[in-house]
Amino acid sequence: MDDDDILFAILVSDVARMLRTELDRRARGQGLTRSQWLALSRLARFPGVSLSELAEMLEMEKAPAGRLIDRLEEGGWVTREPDEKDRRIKRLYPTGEAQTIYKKMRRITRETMDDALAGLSGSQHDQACEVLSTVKDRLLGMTGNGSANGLDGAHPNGRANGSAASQSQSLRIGTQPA
Amino acid sequence: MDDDDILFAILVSDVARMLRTELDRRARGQGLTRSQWLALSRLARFPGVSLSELAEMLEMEKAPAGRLIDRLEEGGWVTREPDEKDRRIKRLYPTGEAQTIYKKMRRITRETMDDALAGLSGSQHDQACEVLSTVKDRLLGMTGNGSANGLDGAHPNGRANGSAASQSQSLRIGTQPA
DNA sequence: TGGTTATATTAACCCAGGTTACTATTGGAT
DNA sequence: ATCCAATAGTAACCTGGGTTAATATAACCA
Repeated sequence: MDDDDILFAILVSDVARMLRTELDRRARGQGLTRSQWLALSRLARFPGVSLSELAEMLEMEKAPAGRLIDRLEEGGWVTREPDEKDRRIKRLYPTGEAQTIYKKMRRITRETMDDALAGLSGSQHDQACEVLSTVKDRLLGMTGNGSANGLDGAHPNGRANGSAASQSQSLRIGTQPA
Repeated sequence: MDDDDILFAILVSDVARMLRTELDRRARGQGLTRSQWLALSRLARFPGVSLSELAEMLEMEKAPAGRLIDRLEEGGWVTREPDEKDRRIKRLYPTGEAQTIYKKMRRITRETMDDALAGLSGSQHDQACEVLSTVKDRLLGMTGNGSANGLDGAHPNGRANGSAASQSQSLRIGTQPA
């Protein structure tokens, strides 16, 4: 039977959900969820980005990113400031508290992942990351082109437009600003 | 640096989200989302289960499962019928249309996964599934213990709730009822 | 029997995502 | 200079999750 692919989908989905839930559970009381922390970690390294730029970094749509910023702003971790040149743009800056909460969340995340990934060998871990990266790039190629319809003929060969580009941009969080 | 664990988390989360989005995108028009289809696939094989039982099969909380059923009921794919003995329980049955839409969704899912996982060798695929299973079981052990109940008496022996038990119950979707 | 406890379901709130549509603004083309 | 297209952001709707609380019913025990 060829159900293995579906099994893969379910496993990825389950692990992602459980990881998120566990992470949010442990971080409860800190005032930040995992997604908020991820957004903040980008702002910590790229202060002054626009909402659209942030959304692209997070590889999500602008509207959800905007709501994420709404909540971060309510919590006092982010400020929106208008751009002088282009009055459409509002630039995002992390506040002072952002730095400290950011480090705390980072510690919680690392502890949680240490627990969750205990029992995995180094090579298992690396191979899994490699596989996930490969799949992610393929998915980037699929959704990225798509839009309304299949036409556009953009991807003559196999690996379409996704590929390695996305990685260097979005996966490299975690390394402190300085 | 030890950020690899965090990278793993981000990768899993990204892949899961993109997979869900792409799957829902392809299934649009069919009237069923991926989650709804997963729930329906359980009901197809276990007609008459209660909401609590379904939630446990799906490894999610009862309240979200109830809302899932709400939407399936609105769509005419599921009926709630009261239990004769225990008036607290409402038993869930798939309707006639459920069977056909179920097969269609299954085909879409398989095609999508074939596309997403193209480029993976068989061993890569298998190893990734194994790693994900390991992580999932660890997460089950973390979240599962704390909460309301481990009881239900389903697993008399030692291997607790994590481990292989969860797999045979929840991962084995896809194989047709008969 | 009556009272307490446990379970099944639902409701009401939260956050995370997506899609579509709308406004304001910019910038380019004519 | 003007008009039109593209962009930035937001709002309003959807599904999918979780948590907490409330309600109805069972079950158990004194």
